[in-house]
Amino acid sequence: MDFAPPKYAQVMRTIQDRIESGEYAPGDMLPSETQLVRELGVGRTTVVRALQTLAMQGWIEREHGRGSFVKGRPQSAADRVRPSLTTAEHGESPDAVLEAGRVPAPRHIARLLGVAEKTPVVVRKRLARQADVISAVETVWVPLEHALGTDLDKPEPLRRGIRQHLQAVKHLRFDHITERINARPPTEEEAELLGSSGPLLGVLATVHDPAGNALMVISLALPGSLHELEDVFKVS
Amino acid sequence: MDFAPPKYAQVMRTIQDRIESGEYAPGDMLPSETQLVRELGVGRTTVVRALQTLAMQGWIEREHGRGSFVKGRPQSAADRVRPSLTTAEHGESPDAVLEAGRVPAPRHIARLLGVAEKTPVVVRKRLARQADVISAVETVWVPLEHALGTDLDKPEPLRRGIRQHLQAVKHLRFDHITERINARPPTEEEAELLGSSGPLLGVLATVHDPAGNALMVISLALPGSLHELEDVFKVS
DNA sequence: ACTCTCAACTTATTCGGACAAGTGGACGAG
DNA sequence: CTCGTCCACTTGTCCGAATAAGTTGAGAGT
Repeated sequence: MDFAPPKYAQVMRTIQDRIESGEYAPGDMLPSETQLVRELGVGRTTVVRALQTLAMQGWIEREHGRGSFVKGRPQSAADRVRPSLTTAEHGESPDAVLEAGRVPAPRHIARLLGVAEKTPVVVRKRLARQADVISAVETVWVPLEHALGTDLDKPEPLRRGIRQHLQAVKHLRFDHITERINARPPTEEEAELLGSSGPLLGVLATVHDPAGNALMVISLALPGSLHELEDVFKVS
Repeated sequence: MDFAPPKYAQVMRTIQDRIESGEYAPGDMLPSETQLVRELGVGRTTVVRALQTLAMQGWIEREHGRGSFVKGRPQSAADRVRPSLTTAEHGESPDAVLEAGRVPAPRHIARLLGVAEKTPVVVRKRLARQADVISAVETVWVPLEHALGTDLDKPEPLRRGIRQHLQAVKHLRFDHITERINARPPTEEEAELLGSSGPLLGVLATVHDPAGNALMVISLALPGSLHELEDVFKVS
């Protein structure tokens, strides 16, 4: 029952490990395909496949007639902090949950969920803390069809987090998230909860399943003085 | 002198075109590899390479033993509006430039540029407009070593934009941008220029060349009431 | 009706061979 | 010294063959 990865994947792993260990430094030229064939004992097509995939992923750069050159561990969008995903995945502490139950969907939430305004939906509101300082107000809205049978409308904390809970109870899978960010003043309620009336980073995110349906909307109020979102992107 | 793309790229193009035209709809099963070999008159390895690449790019999903299935045009991080890159690429209108010259680098800018505080740098400040409404204050900071010989420190508008100007005059290439976003109140100057004192989306971006050096820092003041940044990301 | 087997179909991987095309350096001729 | 040619090296593309492995449906047997 031994699982051996495909050879091309092993070649990729070998090269990635050498890049990360510093054996191959950014700017260095890799051994040629012919050398790798001999060293690793595989066919040339296998080596080429590994190298092409590494190039597509951004680890290396291949130049026709010259060789393959190390770029380094690629910058990845996945490296960016995604506040809405963090909210969905974070386990809840015993005193975090402020509100859990059914409410009529406000217009902007209904639109994102693809339901009619005032349709009953489940809402779950909680406070996030960092070092005992209240750092954010997080609100999650879930259509009834997805919330029925779960504990989302109950005030008991979900220790494993909302995403895991939905996966375990209803086999719901997250595929992609559409996130919108703006700057706004806090509502009166938010200012009271946060103990501050300075500008907020407002995050409104829609979580979609693989078929594109909206599973939930996550709304975050992040005090501008406590939060900064960082992103790195390539320019072609 | 006719340029024919490689066959695997032509196969990719054919399939992408059929997906975008709706001939292959999301969820549909593609013709099998063997059928594509016959239809397109190429070798199986060529078809496989095209399909594998489309799968890696997110256009299709391949299931062992079952077939290849259409997902659709992939959501791409490149689809997200990048305000700092837009600033660098946008041509300047005749009355946009507010300030152009040399100043000592403030501490937070010096740090991002990797120079000592108060080192002379070139600053270029301008107003962005949408439908004749002032929509943003944009400030660009460039180390002298990169600005010398350019027109960045002159008030005449750069019609082709800053990025193209630096590429043409100094052969500087953009590789990646680190972008930080927060929410803050405007400075007095910003409030006056923008005609509003509501919360701002503050964007601070560092543009890097392929070797990782900082080419410039772009600072944007975007009124929260006029701007919303949207992003779509995959969740695994 | 249900279950199991097999055949036809599908993708996954690997290999080797061949030709095309680009790079860089060495060597020889002018 | 300069320039052109050639050679050794490099990656780029394409093909066919083979084996492995997964899926599905039809047919036969219980």
